[in-house]
Amino acid sequence: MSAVDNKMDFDRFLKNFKKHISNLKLKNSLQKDYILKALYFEDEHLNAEEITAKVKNDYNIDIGIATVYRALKFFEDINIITSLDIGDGAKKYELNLSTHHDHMICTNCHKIIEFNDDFIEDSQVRIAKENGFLLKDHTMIIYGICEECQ
Amino acid sequence: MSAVDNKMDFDRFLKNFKKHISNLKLKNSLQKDYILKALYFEDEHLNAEEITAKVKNDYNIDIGIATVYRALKFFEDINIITSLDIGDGAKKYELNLSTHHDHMICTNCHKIIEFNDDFIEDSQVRIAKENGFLLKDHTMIIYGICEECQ
DNA sequence: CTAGTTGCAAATGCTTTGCACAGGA
DNA sequence: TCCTGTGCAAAGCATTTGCAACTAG
Repeated sequence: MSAVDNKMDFDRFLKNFKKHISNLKLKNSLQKDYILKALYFEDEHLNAEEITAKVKNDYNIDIGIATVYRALKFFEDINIITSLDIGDGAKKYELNLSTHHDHMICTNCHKIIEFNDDFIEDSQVRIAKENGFLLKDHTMIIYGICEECQ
Repeated sequence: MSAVDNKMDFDRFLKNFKKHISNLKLKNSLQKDYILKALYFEDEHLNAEEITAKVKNDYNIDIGIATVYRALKFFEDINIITSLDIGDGAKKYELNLSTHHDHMICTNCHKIIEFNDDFIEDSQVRIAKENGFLLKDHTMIIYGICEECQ
C-alpha cells in the first residue's frame, strides 16, 4: 500500500471516528486525533509511553502521558482499540481495524505475530455455549520461539 | 474428596516438590512450603497479597509479601505454578496440578471457570507450526457473562 | 561454612487522579 | 457559554530491590 493510499485511508478512518463520537454525543480533541494517527501508522503495538513520544516528536503536538492514558481508556470503552498485555510491563494498544485476531509472541525477541484462525473462533463459541456463558470476547496468546531466534 | 485424602495428597505433592528442588540443587524454605499449601488448599486463584494473608493468618507463619513475590517467581521458573492476569490489578497464581487448561471469566462477577479443549490445544500446535514458531505455551481467556449473572 | 533466603522498608514502574486552565460543541 | 479535555505534578498500586540478619544444605 502506498503512502498516499495510506493517508487517504487514515483520513477516511478519522472521519468515521469523528462521526462516531459525534453520534455518541462525546467530545473529540486534537490530541485524540494524533493518538489515533500514531496507532494507525505504526505497525508495532505501542504502549502509552511510546504513543506519547511519537505524538510529541513526530507530529510536534504538546501532549502529556496522562492524556494518552485517558484517551486510550476512552477508545477502549467505545471499542475502537484493544489493549494487549504480553507481560513485559506496560500494556500495548492496537486499533480495531480488521476482524478479530490473536497473537503469537516470541519469548526471545518479543516480536508479535498476529493470526486469525477459524477453528479458534469456532471453539470459543462452542466452549462458551457448553458452559452457559454469554460470549463477549476472547484473547489468545501463543508463546514460542520465532524462526530467526531458533 | 475427603479432607484426609486431601491432606495425604498434599503431603505427597510436597514431598515430590522437595525432591524436585533437591535434584535441581536449589534451596527450600518453610515459607515456600506454606505458600504451596495455600495454593493447594485454596480453590480460588490467589494473588500475592491473598497468599501472604492466608499464610500469616491461617497457618501463623511469619512472612513478608516480598518473600511471596520472590517465591512465586521461583515457582514459575521451575514450572510448578502458572500466573494468570485477568486484567483486574494483581496477577493471580495457581498450581500446575493437572494438565494444561484455559480460563473463562465472567465480566460481571469475575468468576473464573477452567476448561480444557482438545481443539484449542491442537490449533495452537498447528498455528505455531504454520508460522515457524517453536511452541512453548499458550494462554486463552474467554470473556462472557456466566449463567447466574445473565 | 556459605550461598541462597528472609522481613522490612525504600525504590521502582505503570497508571490514575486532583486541580487550574484551555478548548470543543 | 458550559462542560469536558488537557498538562502537570502528586498519588496510588503492584511488584522489585537493597540490606543486614538468618538458615538450609
